[in-house]
Amino acid sequence: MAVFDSTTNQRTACPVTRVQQMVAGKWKIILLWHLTHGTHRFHELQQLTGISKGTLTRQLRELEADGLIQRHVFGEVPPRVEYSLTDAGHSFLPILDQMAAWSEQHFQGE
Amino acid sequence: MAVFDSTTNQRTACPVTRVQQMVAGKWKIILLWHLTHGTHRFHELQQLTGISKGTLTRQLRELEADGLIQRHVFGEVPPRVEYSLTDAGHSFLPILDQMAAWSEQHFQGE
DNA sequence: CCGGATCCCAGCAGATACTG
DNA sequence: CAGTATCTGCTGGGATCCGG
Repeated sequence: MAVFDSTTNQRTACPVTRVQQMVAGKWKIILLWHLTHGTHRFHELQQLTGISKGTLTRQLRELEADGLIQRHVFGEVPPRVEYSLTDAGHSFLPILDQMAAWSEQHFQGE
Repeated sequence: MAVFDSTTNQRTACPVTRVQQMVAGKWKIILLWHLTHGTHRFHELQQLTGISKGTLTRQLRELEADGLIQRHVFGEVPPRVEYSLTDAGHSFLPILDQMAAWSEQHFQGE
């Protein structure tokens, strides 16, 4: 893959690719979107999206690993875990906005 | 925008989802990126990206179906097919730019 | 030789049951 | 409540063949 970057190359498609991969999960973007409205608990996100627990956990962990969201664990019973955007996550929002705007224009009339 | 549909797990959280789906393919974004530099032939895109033929065909067809690129077939031998961005495709570029910019910031220091 | 169709397999998402 | 473990099915990318 990596577009040949031998000697001559234009800066390759790469930076964008990273983002693509970060956001590649089926639910990543929706989760980010929901978190723009503020902190959410695990169960809330599950309700909002309808994702199964296993998948939700996986997606959240990946977003966390990519540094887009934070996971606050309140180490008590009953368990309570809240998810929120990191600074990096917030800095990503304009992209979501732009995507939303583009989408509405592109799909207007459907 | 209907946020969720309680009965089924169908959520249409936002227009962003549409974009996510449009761009979900592993190579979609890279292909768009390459096409920003101008029209390209099938084989050129293959060289640039290293994608296998089958996959390349599929991704290009999907982009075409989504109205982002155009496919010009020169019905002769040897075969010649050129791909270029549509207007919609061009209107999508700012998003790519923003993603690239964000990416470089986010990953700086690696 | 160029572009595409077909088949095959990895990887990811969904469902369910279990744990602290 | 918020996970983890596991099994299964499907999507979709890669390698291989096909038509001109």
